[in-house]
Amino acid sequence: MAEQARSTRMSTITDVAREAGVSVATVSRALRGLDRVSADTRERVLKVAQELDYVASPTATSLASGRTQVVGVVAPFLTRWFFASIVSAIEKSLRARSHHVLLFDLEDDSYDSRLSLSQNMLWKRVDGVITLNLPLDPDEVDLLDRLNLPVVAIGTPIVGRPLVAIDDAVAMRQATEHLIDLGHQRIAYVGAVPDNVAHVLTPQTRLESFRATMREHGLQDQQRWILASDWTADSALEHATELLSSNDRPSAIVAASDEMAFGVLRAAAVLGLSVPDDLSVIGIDDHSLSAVMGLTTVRQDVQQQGVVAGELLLEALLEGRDLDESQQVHVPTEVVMRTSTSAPRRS
Amino acid sequence: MAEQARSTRMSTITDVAREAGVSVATVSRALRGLDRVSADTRERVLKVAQELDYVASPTATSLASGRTQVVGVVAPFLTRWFFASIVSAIEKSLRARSHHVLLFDLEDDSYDSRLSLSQNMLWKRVDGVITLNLPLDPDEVDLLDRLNLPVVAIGTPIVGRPLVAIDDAVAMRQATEHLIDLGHQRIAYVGAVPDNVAHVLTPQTRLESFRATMREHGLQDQQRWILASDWTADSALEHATELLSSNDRPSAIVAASDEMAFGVLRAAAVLGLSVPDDLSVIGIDDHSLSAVMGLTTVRQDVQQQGVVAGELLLEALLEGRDLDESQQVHVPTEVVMRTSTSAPRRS
DNA sequence: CTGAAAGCGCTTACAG
DNA sequence: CTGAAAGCGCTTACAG
Repeated sequence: MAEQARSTRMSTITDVAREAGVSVATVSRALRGLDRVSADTRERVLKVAQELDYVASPTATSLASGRTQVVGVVAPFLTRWFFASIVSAIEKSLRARSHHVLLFDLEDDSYDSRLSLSQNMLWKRVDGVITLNLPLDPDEVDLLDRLNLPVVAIGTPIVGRPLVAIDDAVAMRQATEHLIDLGHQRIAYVGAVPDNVAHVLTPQTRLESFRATMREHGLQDQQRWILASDWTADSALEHATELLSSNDRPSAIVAASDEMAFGVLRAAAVLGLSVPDDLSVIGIDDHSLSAVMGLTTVRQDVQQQGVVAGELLLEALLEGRDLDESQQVHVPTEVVMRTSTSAPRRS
Repeated sequence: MAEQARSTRMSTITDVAREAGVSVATVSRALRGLDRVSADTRERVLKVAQELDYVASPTATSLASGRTQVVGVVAPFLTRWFFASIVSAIEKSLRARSHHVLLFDLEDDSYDSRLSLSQNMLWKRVDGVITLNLPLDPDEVDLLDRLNLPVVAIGTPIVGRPLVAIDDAVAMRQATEHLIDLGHQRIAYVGAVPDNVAHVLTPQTRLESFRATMREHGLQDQQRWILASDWTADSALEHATELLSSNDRPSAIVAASDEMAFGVLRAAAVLGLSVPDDLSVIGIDDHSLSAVMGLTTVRQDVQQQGVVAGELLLEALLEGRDLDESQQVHVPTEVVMRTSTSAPRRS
């Protein structure tokens, strides 16, 4: 019997009920471990369910219960280290609690733009959503409100929602002070973004923190040493090459991300500058390639951020806990010194 | 009325039917663009649906129609370049055809192992699945058969299923011959994996192709120059450092992946060897950081692989086309020469 | 061209 | 502790 069910089609709750000699309601209760079922009955139902290879249809369960056990994870793009790492952490942490990840990569084919969150992406399809460094426009916030979905933001804040992130100002202060403590005074910066992405907070916050830290230490940041970059290694390479080719070079560069730091490292290598003798370089992230590159950096624990965000959302989903802006989790960062920084050469 | 519906709850097909003065069956047909609906009726229904902000409940649609519009994408891990890139490509290509990606990252917390595909991950939850470089054990293939799901494999083949991949043997031949054509004879290799992962084909195929190519050109591959690596940059760095520290050095190294090539590049830099003067290095992939690193490599078009796999699956889902082992799509590869390779120094 | 009704496979009060 | 029945919100023959 079990064999036959197995070979023809997957069985339904009705099959289990018939085979166990009880009603479908009882099967439902027994399988979900609800209270009012006798030990005897439960055992029999479980045994039959196993024999029949029964797994409840998630789609039927969703329709009846109103919950999908699916969480939407929305990213502005996926191919950068931070995003892939955090999606991985979220997926594992949710699956450990029987939830699944429906993935949305909003990166558009047309350069420099992204798709909008839309109702038919989310409506009745997910129980909640986690956003990754995603500044939402008012319409999107509105949509989330109307859909009445629990949301947890990672990285970039969303009004009225919990946030899990590192403290960008602190991280940049750590990077900058690492250089200053080493004795550097001539420090350049890579990672100033164009005005049209001013709505993304992280770049702004890091740059401001760099400037504030320099000021506090009585150092001047020269505008000409604040390099633009779209936060890719390529653009950092380009701009750093220009800066480092000039006669008046900084003794150190802080890059607002490790990927940009890779570009700086490469610029130095191509120009024949020795790191850290001629130039110290520090980044922020602890990218998976940073150890290999010997890059000193400010490490952020991406995995932890994913796990914390997942737990917050699950608390809302499973225990009905309210989510609001008051819940701000800042994950600590720390300097990891490798071989790309040292005291400046006496000149 | 529309306003009220909007502010209180999302509307259902019944709301639209009532408001438009037709039956739910007619709404269903009109909205899905089916034949037998008068232009008048259709127009009215569409208008009302829009006013009410109606979006069909995917979960109800799934239960009634038997299709979820969701595709499972299963990866052994996510945080490496290839996987993140291809997931991104798949997500976009599927979403363009109204399908969504349910993501499974099988990487386990316990090092070196992965989770099994299980019935409750897939059963009634997805219409089909795409596997990424995932060697399946017999039980998993069996499960896929019982579930009767269309499957497309990327990278690593699965018995009885279509495959989208590059030709590993050709790619490695291209890499090796690039070096040979440049005049190299003393060529080392990084990327031999331990025996316990012998079921993953790519590493085996690439190594065999390296050896065959060397042989064909009358060159000997010394066993001592075949370096082990778990395919991370770290382990390549470690083994390359050892090799390059010896007196008897190769003039070139081919790495079976760009990430490993990064480790080799770093080893050379740390040891003060100049690339390409003292050592030529070539990889396979064209990783997003390869251009910045100046790495010569054999490019594979990951995006295209994702798109092709998505289309194959959609043909099966939407047009009922059968999928089987006979469908093998090999995406072409090509050498991209940058600054990490050159003719060997005359010695 | 349109509607009434059954059905998809569950969950959830409500009785008992 | 257990069952009968309604309901979740759609789709799909079947009539007309």
